[in-house]
Amino acid sequence: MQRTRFGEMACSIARTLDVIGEPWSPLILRDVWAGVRRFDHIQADLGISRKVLTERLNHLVEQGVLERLPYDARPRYEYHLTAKGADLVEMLMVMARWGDRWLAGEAGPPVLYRHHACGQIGHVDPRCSHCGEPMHADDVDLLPGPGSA
Amino acid sequence: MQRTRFGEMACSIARTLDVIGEPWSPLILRDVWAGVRRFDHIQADLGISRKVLTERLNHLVEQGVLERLPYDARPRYEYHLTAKGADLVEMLMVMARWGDRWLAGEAGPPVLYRHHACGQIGHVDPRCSHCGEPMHADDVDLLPGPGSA
DNA sequence: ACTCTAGGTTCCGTAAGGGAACCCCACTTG
DNA sequence: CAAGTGGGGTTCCCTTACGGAACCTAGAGT
Repeated sequence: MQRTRFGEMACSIARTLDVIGEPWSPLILRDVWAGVRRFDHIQADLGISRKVLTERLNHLVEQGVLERLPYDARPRYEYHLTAKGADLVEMLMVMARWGDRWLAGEAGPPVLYRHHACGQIGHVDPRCSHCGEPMHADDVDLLPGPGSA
Repeated sequence: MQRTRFGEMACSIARTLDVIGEPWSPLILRDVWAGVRRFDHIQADLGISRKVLTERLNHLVEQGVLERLPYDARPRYEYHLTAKGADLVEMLMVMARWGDRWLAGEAGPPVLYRHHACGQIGHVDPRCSHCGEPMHADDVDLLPGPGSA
């Protein structure tokens, strides 16, 4: 037996899960995005086991989502988002938005997002790349694409 | 010991992961969204173990993301997205978009999304709810919100 | 009465996560 | 110059959770 790999499926959601779908990985990305970049800091912030953190960081670096950069003459390293990793942040923002809407309760959202362009507090709003109108569950049809084999 | 629960963290991403972050859950939601709604069909489509599928479906129903509806006089059931669950589809679309961009390779995307409003093939594009301009990793500052206790 | 089917449940063996201890290296301090 | 410190891991053991296959059950059809 071994845990099922999703990467072979002809599905971009499954393939994405193969990169960032393991437990803790999205929270590690959130930390790096938020500026918590060092092994011990991430470990303390999340309360994750050091063993699993090592595995996850290695996997994310292998997948090109994070890069490991020295920050000192001594062997000290920080993890940073690559372009590929920064592009995942929109997924994190959508997840955060959903949690804010459906799970935050009385207390309200734990984190607010201030948008540079307008300077206001806002949240992420998914729109069609073609016409700019909203793009939610019922607004699309799914069709087989070129890679559907 | 037990697997760490994320729900207690003051983080909407962690809380969202507590609902849909277990292995297979996003793929189950994808199936239901795409019209694969019955136990045996989901099981066959994903190749997931029946035991784990049972656990995941129960959890998603408990969390109010799916509902279990009879479709026959016999004890036969289908799973459908609730409003709370349909709202998760935008997360799936963002994940699919990332996989299409970074993982699809030569073959191209396995699935295309046709937007009802404009009738064109498009993809999801995250924008600021306030000003409508793009909202990516570097376009926001994170600030503590009311629920940040 | 027998079979079929959807929708699970049970059981067992293996793999992955949690926790704590340990290790290595490059300084720093006494 | 020996001892300490702190970042960044690795190793070990134990428990939980997954995968796979077999089994169970209610209702319908024949």
